[in-house]
Amino acid sequence: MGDTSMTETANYEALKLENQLCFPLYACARQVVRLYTPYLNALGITYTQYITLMVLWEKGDVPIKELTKALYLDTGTMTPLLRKMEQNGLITRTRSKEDERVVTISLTDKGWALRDKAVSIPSTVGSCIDLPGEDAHQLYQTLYQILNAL
Amino acid sequence: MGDTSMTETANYEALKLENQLCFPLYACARQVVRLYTPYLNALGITYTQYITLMVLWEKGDVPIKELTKALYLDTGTMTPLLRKMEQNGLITRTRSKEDERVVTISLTDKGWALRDKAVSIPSTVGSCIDLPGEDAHQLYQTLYQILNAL
DNA sequence: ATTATTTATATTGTTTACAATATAATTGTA
DNA sequence: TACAATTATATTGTAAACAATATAAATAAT
Repeated sequence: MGDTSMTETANYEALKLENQLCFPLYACARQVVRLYTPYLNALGITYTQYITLMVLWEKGDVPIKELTKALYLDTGTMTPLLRKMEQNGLITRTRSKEDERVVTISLTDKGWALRDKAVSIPSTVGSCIDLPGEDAHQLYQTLYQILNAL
Repeated sequence: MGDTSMTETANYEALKLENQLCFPLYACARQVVRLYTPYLNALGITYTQYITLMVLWEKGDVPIKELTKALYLDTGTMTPLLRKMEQNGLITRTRSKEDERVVTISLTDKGWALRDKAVSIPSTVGSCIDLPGEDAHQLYQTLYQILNAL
């Protein structure tokens, strides 16, 4: 009998940590983000500030709403994050004339200057993750497939 | 010339959000964890409490050290988490007689009882993630490959 | 035009997450 | 035996992350 006997014991296999997909996803994401920390600390920024800067470096002036969509974050996270970045002189906030609800985020000179210091980080950290290019590509595709479906 | 002219403009392609592997990993992990929230709220627990319970349901009495290793969390996260779970009557803490430094976590009856209510959660949430089994398996393998290498 | 609804941002409250440090027990070593 | 180094847990401080709610501007509906 063993596993096939369900009369007295429920099958709790599904509750084992090793049978979860969510757990390695959660744990791996945290560990990988942690790899960035020393390099980002050297620039005086956090990981969340880093990805916010990525959007701004690429797109220039961006309304908060667009930042929250690009980063999958809500205003409860973005507002204090942007306040901090403003205090640190990386960004400015400008309320839109056409629509007074909209606040547009712009980079200061200091914020733009960080770009040159950050440009080497992706390859530096990437080389710490020993993953064949083929697997990395597959991982990228699968993650976005999940993200887009949710 | 275009992209090949590097005399005046640095190549910032590496800093685009869409060229990161860490970002979809980070975003996807958060979104997937968020899928669990309503089901876990119904049991009065959080995601981190849920994965802690998974270890306890499977292994029984577990020293805090083993929990931190299994979950890739440090004591700064575990201590308040376990305090909360103790307050909620899910676990007890027992200081070891052989080694007074060690605190072993055990499930209360209430903690054990949650198991039956949680057993359907993995399949319920899993079915919300529309991912072919082959891709899921590949994703699982790759995530653990990264985790083990770090 | 007034009221209702939607939209963009902000606030509040709770729970992670983690670096850095502290404490106390155990083990190793001179 | 002392004393240093290690180990297990706890504490402190900071920054996310997010649900729920609030506010105020813009748009839609009556």
